[in-house]
This record gives sequence, C-alpha cells and structure tokens, in this order.
Amino acid sequence: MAMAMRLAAARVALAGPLGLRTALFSTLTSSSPFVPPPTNQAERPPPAEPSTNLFVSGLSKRTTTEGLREAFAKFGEVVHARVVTDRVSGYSKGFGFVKYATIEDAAEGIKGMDGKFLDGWVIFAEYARPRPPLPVNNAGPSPYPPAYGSPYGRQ
DNA sequence: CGTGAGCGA
Repeated sequence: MAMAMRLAAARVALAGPLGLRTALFSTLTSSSPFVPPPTNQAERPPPAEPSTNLFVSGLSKRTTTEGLREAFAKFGEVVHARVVTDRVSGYSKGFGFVKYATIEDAAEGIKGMDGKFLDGWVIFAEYARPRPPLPVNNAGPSPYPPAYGSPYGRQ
C-alpha cells in the first residue's frame, strides 16, 4: 500500500554532448518508473569524425602529459600528447589531447582507453574537433601573438 | 579546497 517511498530526486541528467558524468561507482541505474524520454532518442550522432587527434576528458587533476601518453601508447603510436593546463595557474584543466600516427591507431586508442580508469578517474576518449586554421598571419583577431608555428590538427 | 563540463598555444 502507501509506503513511505524515498523520493529518489528525479535527477535529470543534463547530459552534454557525451553525457559526461562522474559515473565512477554509480552504475547509473536509470530504472525510474516514470522517466519520460526526451524528444530525441532515436538519433545517435557520433561524437566526432574520425581523426588522428583524440580528445581525452575526465582526466585527473594530477594526470600529466606523460601519464596520458604512456596510457595511450599501449594501443598505438602516439605522435603527440598533451594535457591542457592553464596558463596562469599551471594546473591541469582535466582534459587533454592525444594524437596517433594513423586513424586506425586512434580508433584502437579510443576503444582501449575510453571508459577506462586513469589515475583513479574514468576518462573518456574520442576524436577531437578540427581547430581553426590558426591565424599565423597577423590578419585576424588573434588574441595570441603569431609566434607559434603550425599546430596539430593535420594528418 | 584546483569537487569536474569540456576542445588546446
């Protein structure tokens, strides 16, 4: 009958593009009796297009570039790896980038490290987005001095 | 308190 059921606080997961969440121990048992599906649940858009650049998120604040490279180098040849850190603080922003030599290695790296643990945190690996052409010429609103050569983002 | 979404110098 009327049992004092605990309000499970209908937490509407404000899932982003990936639904990133600290699902460490929580298995995310979405078995709510009343959970109206969103307007969209028939389309599963890919996170990004295949590329050699990988975007790794969910990194621990103490995970560094070497740790990231060492972790992804087990699934392919990592050409480049970097953990994004702040310029003024110097601390990791919690995500990084890993560039493989080929697309197939990148795919293996994703399937091998996406959803895995790194430094005690679940990390997410996916293809990175294409970056702006980087105005190496002073003919654009570049907040940064054109003192950097061609970046990564090309295969 | 770098407690946590995201895409880099």
